[in-house]
Amino acid sequence: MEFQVDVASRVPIYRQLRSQIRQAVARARLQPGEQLPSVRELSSRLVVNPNTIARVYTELEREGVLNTRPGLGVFVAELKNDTTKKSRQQRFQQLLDEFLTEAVHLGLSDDDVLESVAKGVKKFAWQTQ
Amino acid sequence: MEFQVDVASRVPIYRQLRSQIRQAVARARLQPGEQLPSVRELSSRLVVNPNTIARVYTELEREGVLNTRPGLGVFVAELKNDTTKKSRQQRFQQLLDEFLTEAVHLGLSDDDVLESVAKGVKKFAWQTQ
Amino acid sequence: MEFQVDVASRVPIYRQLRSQIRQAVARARLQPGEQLPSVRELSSRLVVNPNTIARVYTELEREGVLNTRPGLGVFVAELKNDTTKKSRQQRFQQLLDEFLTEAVHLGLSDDDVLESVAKGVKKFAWQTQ
Amino acid sequence: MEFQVDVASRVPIYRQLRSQIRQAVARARLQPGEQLPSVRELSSRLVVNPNTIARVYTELEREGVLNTRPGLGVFVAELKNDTTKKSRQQRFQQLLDEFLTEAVHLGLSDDDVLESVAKGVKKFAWQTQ
DNA sequence: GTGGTCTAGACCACC
DNA sequence: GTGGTCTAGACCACT
Repeated sequence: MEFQVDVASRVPIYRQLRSQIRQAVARARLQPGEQLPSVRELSSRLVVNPNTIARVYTELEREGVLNTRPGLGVFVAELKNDTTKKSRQQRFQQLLDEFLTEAVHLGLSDDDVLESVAKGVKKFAWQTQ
Repeated sequence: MEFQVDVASRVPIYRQLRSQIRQAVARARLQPGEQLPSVRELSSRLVVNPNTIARVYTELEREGVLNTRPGLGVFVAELKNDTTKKSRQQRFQQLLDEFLTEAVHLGLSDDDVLESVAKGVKKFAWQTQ
Repeated sequence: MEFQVDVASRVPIYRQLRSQIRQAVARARLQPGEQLPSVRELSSRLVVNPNTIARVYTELEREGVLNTRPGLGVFVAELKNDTTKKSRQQRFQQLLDEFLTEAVHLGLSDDDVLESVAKGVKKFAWQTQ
Repeated sequence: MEFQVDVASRVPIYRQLRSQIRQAVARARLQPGEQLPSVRELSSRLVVNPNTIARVYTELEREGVLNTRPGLGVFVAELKNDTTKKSRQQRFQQLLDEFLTEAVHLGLSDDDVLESVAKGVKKFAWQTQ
């Protein structure tokens, strides 16, 4: 996996990395069980403070995206959902509203959005239910 | 318009309010030309410092969502886009990727997403092009 | 970099500082990537409230002139233009009209203006296109 | 003379009008001795508070651009410069620096600027010295 | 009445 | 250490 940090961005480095990993998992570029680079390696590769990398891994573990096996390394977890269906639906509705709000402000049409979503959806790895 | 702030949230108050107003405009609940509550009124209604409200209005003005006329009040602006098409498309692609990433992590299926977007799209006020 | 504020001026402090930084960048006295003084340092050096300095940096970031990296500091950004060519031309025409209007009222001749512009232009760092 | 106020603009109405009149004089669309509309007439034509119009005329009189002849009306003054040459040069240098700074940030080239100035200069009414 | 600016000082997030 | 957010309260500019 290639990771990139944009130091010029307003988004904190740890957030950039966190979302890149989340997105790689969602796109199945990182498969469950796959090992991630060590804190030390990624830190030197990206020229980023090791504490920052450690923070990313810790947060993603808390979110259930990664598993740390002490002495072995950090691995992609199986996708799972421990929160209730209701709270997940609420969260999704909120994300959808924010997404559509920005689309309107960017001057897109509803057809643009529907088309882009239909196209984008194919590149992600949806759970078989 | 009803506005709400959750002081317990980790999201800064000014951002909560900003999104609410952006969303109200995108949904046409706030119409171009319509006046918003004064800084002082909203500040006392929400029990939030006037500076914080003023900041929200200032930022939204800079984003082209509101117009403020000192001495008169704050009003909803006409929608317009000064940024280049290319940078808007880039921004939209980024938003779409983040949106779909979270949808995967929330355990939704592609059909869920397509359906929800198709439904959600109808409640927003798309620019006629 | 030397910065100066005139508290007696009717021009708000944050605007004085903002123009000075914009001009330093345009004259290449501040180079892309170069670090600016910290909010606290500049605030104590100029005897101005830290919030006021922070505001200057925040606005210039939004204008694309600076990049701030929380925890690291504030840096000069690469020059870039996100706005459409049309809106930039309109803006320039407006600036030109205002500039020439004032020149007439100051009693200059057209030759004075052309000569001064030709001379002044050399001291600025124009983008190579 | 046609005057226009843009209520959506961030620029205060009295400043918009003031610069329009200054520009009209500089372009010789308003000639010395020519009468301006009365406060009352302009106020009702532009749907602007009479106090605001009165303020514009008062300021322009103080700047030497207009003359009020009580009972008769407001007239365009002869162009004159009471400030010292040195202070006028300083002021012009400052305007020029600001103008060129913005031109750089708008992404223009030095040739663009020189060409536009050469073209723009022809439309203004320079004093014969 | 409206919003805009500035100060003082607190607390948090990031690296 | 860095910047970001928020409060409290003062004073000014605009209509």
